[in-house]
Amino acid sequence: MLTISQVSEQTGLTPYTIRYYEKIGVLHEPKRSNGGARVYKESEVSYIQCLNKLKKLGLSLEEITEFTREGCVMDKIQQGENPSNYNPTLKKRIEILEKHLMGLESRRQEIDYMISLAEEKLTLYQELTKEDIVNSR
Amino acid sequence: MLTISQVSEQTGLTPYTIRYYEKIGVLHEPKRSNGGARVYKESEVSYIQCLNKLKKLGLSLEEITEFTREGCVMDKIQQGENPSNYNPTLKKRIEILEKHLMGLESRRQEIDYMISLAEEKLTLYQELTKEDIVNSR
DNA sequence: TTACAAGTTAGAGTCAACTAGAAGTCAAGA
DNA sequence: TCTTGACTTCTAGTTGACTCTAACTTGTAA
Repeated sequence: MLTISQVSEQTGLTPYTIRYYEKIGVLHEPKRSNGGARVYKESEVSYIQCLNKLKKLGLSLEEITEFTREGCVMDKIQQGENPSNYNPTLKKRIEILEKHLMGLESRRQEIDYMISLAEEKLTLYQELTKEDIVNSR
Repeated sequence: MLTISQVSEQTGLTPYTIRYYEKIGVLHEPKRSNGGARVYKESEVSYIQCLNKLKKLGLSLEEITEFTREGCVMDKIQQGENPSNYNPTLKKRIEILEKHLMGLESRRQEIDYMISLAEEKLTLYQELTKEDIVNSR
């Protein structure tokens, strides 16, 4: 069991940010100690680390909330709850997930494009410096 | 030669945004008509479209400015100016470019990771619905 | 020449995502 | 018991990236 500052250390988020995420619903409310302090499970840390990755991919906190909510259902299923409880919404959830996947794939394509642009520039620069060395002799 | 609203139409940015980008230095100042209105070259449109792509990759406007500044030197070189004019700063520029390339590549890796996560979830969901169909009979 | 659309600048407002401060609570050790 | 440090809530401020308004100018068509 971890305090907010331990979670902060392990995830790189400040306690301010962690509380803020909780307030806006990105993180669900953790249990409290007798004194009212937030008490986190280890799993919360990896959850936040996953969240950080999504953030780095340029997803907004709203998108992340939507995306990670997919996980809640999965958690419950893995904990042995009956999958048919979620049947009515499954189709919609799959659609959302597919949309996200498509989004991610187009992002990857764009990154590939940018990498090729950058590599091209780099090659040109490097050729340039070689020429320069020759010219400056 | 294009007006700001034509550029706006072609790029999907509002005139407000275009002027804002100019103000903060993401776009350099275009020529003006006699009346003082901004006049854009066709090339400016593709420049902005490239900029939009970088934005979608999650780069901040500051990062984009840094990144696209690499292009200015290249433009000059391609226009036939003497590369040795840029010699003293070339090494630094290459370093910046390499840093960007590394950044882009790590972004790609993370996207790949997220895609694999999403695909895994999707597979699980799809297996789940199949089961559900069987169970619900 | 007048009306109107489309441009101009300066500056204020908005929204997301934090970030910090104030004032108070709680538990543990001197 | 008192102090200290880490927490609490509430609220206000900041930053990045727009977005809009007000007041004005310019170009063109009737």
